[in-house]
Amino acid sequence: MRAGRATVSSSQLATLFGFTDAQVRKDLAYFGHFGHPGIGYRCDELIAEIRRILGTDRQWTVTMVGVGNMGRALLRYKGFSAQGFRIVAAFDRDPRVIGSQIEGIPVFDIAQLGDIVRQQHIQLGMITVPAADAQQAADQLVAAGITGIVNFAPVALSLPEHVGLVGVDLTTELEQLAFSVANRTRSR
Amino acid sequence: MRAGRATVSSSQLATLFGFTDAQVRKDLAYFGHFGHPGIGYRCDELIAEIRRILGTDRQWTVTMVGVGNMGRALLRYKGFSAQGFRIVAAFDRDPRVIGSQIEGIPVFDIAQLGDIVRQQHIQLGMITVPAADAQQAADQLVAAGITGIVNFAPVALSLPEHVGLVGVDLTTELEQLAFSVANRTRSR
DNA sequence: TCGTGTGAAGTGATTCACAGCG
DNA sequence: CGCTGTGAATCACTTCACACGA
Repeated sequence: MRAGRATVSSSQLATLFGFTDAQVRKDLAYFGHFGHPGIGYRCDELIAEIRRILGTDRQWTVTMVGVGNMGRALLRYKGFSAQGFRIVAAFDRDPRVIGSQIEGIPVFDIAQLGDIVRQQHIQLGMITVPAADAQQAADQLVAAGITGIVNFAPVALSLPEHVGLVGVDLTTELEQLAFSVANRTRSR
Repeated sequence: MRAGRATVSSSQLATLFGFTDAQVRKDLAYFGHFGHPGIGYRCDELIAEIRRILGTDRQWTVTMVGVGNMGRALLRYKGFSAQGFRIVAAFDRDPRVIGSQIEGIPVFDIAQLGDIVRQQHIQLGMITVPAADAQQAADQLVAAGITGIVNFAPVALSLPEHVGLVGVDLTTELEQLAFSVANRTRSR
């Protein structure tokens, strides 16, 4: 299974990711017929299709609400832009950071959130404010017309149905690990 | 459903978390019979049982490998200790941070990882090194006898079966969101 | 021949519905 | 009565196995 090959079969992908070959074929076939019988999947085609499916073939404009420790760490993380996520603005309520730039990303007063999100056509928001402020931040993003939110605050947000939501709770991740260790079951 | 109440029923929990009442009962009954017919679940009992199930009734000793932006942000996050996760040591290869303390947590040379993990009986590890170094860091943790790893590096680690693994890939979270927005399906 | 895509069969999870207890 | 715990029924997902195309 050397690098640089032109095609890959469902069973090779299955071995690589720990699924079954039938599972790989079913999942891919669900999104369209881009396998080649007798050949497998052409790698360049497959990558392009997966990027299309995930939506990472387009550019997404993103904002960060909250530039505390976590927010700043994420702004400095270079991995987002590689997948087409462009962070164009950040917000905070602390006057000491408002007006500054972090990694070239301007930090605005959270009071201007609605205006700037609309002006810059920002589509996705990441919330890294304290738990107590997270719902309010989410409401402001939704009111400004955002279509999806990644929430890093350790609290469950309630959002209208039409807004996408992914939650990342770091304490929960550790709890999952403690659970899987304490009960010796694998989650992977 | 006011705060301070003594008991809670499966249907109340179901409404709160978006499950069905039967689901809540099946899941809880799986771990033991601590519901009271006609009454519901006593809140203090339920909390104690869940903490026992998750393993958060004990103290876990944790280490952080990598104190770049992400590692430092996580070390400064106060939420871990509340759930019984005590970060007792951090490691890096950069001489400029070795010997310093972050939030009272000493940063050691990664070469000392094995010795210190064994000395301090560290149980869980969090990896925030660059993707290229993550597998090596994981191998060192495993060799030192760690029982579980939270991996923040954007790479799939291969570990022996007996070591617990939870992965948090921030780019993947954004991709999930982009997918759920692009396809208008909710994941929650 | 090799390997996809897909109905059919099998397996696991969710929901229903109710006996039994406080 | 109210509500749990749990078999039975239902539903969804996974695996099997094979027709067909390259």
